Amino acid sequence: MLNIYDVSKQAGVSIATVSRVLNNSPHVSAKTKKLVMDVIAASGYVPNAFARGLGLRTMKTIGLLCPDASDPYLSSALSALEKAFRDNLYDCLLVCTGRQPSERDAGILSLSAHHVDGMVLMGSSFVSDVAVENAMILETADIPMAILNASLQAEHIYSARCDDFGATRDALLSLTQKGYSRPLYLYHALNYSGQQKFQGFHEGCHIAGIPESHVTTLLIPRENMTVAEVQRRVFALWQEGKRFDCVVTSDDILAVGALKTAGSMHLKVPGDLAIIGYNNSSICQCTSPELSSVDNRLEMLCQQIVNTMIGILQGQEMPREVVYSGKVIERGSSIAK
Amino acid sequence: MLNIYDVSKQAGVSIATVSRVLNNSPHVSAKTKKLVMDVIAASGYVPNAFARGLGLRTMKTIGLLCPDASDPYLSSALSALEKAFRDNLYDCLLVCTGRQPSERDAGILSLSAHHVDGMVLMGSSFVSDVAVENAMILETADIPMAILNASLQAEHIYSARCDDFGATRDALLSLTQKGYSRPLYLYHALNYSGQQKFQGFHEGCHIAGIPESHVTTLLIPRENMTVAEVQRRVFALWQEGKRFDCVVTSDDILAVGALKTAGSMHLKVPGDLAIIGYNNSSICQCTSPELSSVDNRLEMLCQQIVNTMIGILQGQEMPREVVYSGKVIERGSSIAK
DNA sequence: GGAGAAAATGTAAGCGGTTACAAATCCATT
DNA sequence: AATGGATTTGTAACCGCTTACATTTTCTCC
Repeated sequence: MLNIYDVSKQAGVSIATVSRVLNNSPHVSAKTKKLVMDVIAASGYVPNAFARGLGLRTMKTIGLLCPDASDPYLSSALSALEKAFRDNLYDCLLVCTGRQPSERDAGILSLSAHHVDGMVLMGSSFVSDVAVENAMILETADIPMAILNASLQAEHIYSARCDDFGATRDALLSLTQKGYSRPLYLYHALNYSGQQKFQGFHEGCHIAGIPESHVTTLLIPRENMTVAEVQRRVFALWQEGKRFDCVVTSDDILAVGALKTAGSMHLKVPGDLAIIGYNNSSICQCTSPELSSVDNRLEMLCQQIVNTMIGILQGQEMPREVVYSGKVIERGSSIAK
Repeated sequence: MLNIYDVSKQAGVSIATVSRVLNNSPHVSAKTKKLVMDVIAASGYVPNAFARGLGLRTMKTIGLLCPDASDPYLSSALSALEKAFRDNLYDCLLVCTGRQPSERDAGILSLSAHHVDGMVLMGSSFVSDVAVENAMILETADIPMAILNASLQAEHIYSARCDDFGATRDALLSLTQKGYSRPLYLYHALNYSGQQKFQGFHEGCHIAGIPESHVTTLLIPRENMTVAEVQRRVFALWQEGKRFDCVVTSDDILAVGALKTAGSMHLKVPGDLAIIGYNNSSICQCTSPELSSVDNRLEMLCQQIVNTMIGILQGQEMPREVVYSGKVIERGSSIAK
């Protein structure tokens, strides 16, 4: 493998000059620059990234901590983040951690060891309700961090998130405005955004003036969140005598499960039962009727995360937290009664 | 930031000894080892990865070239690959390239510049029919490469793939054995695996003795492969007078589109129309009836890719190409007439 | 206790770049 | 042609680690 000496020798200049050309420093004459670039092109020389990293103390790499890359929602985020970082000439190191705090911490450690310039924590799974305990671990790594879809108070931690509270409230209200009056809320976690959604749902019920007795909620833990299992549990609820005419959920999978249960409950969707999912993922178009869902602006959030991170790395001051509004996307599953 | 000198000073040993402990060389006494490890733990020292990379000429990093991380199939692969590489103490650099050869090549360049130890090309999109032209570019980077789901003849290029030919043939035959006799084949690309599937489909028709006139094929290019668009095109086919009673596809999305078109064509699924998708992705359980699909053993393939790569990096001899059989997973959409 | 081999440790030369600082060159003015 | 400032180039120190080789220590056995 060629190194910078080889190039400098071939070009008849010093290594400093070659280095300057490589980093296009202004202190090189146009003539020399062209000469060196020609030699580089001809020889096929590629600078050694490790040596470069040693000297510059960065390899322009961002760590992406993803609890589950196979999750459709997170994988979209992954794609968006990677693309945006690449546009800014940063490479992305991917670590799929799982959702356990210990796994998350191991991931953070691994990324620190790799000397990334910054880290993105994807998803609020990383921030449980025990925010304080969590923050400490995150703070120890003195690297800028950005969290997608959760918020955390700490010095070098930034975040971009959707107003899940407002979006879930609006989803519920869009149903009550159409005459639905006995909501069921299906949710899978109470991490940061899970809490927001949960509270937003109840806020909506409150605004719509729905009596407590007409409100049902059902937790289906993430590890049980398969279409079949959701069907089973929703149907069980129905058999217990619980009644509902509309469903708001914290995830599209839950909504698909509810939709597929409708038949067993002898309910027509929409009409007897209206359903709204969350995330507006591609499966919304796979069902019949198609699934209404909350678009939580993933693309924008990712773009924002990248902008923030790049800004920080350039030494600019950046807002600690950015919040976008979600949007209810109406499809067949939630049209009027 | 602490460096190895600080640690050596604090421990009262030379930096060589610290380095030996770090790389757990056998040439350190147990006593010294413990002493140094204690100092490291107490000080919170983390070795500089760039310096380490410079000396060792590797940072134990694998490049993952993914045409589209938001694709459910590829994101599952991503997750599986990352996990398996991590288990072998390799970090993964993710590059989402898109499917254009030029994008692919830019990705390869970017990964080369980062000095990864090996690269995985995810998916046969990277290998078009112009195999020779492609191979040349791949060969220039003198880094071990592994290709998922495609095959390519070249010195340092390895591959693990599913027998897509056989799997598609079997899918078709499973339908004809149930009495279906007028197959429609929906496909989205003719890259490496696309060709295999296409030929497998025709092979199946041949074996089943289906006359040419009863066979329909329809290409729906990947960029148009949305449920709505597939519906539109399949229905258009029907209106043109083409008739079919079963559908084999190269991707689950196509199958979902076909399934959702059945209503418009006044066909009952199954019975009037049977459908089998490809990839056995999670959307198969979102539809009613649920979608039969070909499981192409993604987990195994990924595991194999990682094993091969690790083996190569350890200097072992590894098989150039490994092929697994696919499996038709029967669900509601393809039971007997 | 001392010779010799084995084990542990230290010294110093890389690895391949960046960059502060020094030196050389260039150019316009006088 | 000499002067002096600006521009270009070179020299060498450094980034933090690995490792070949040299040196020291430890151990074994007579």
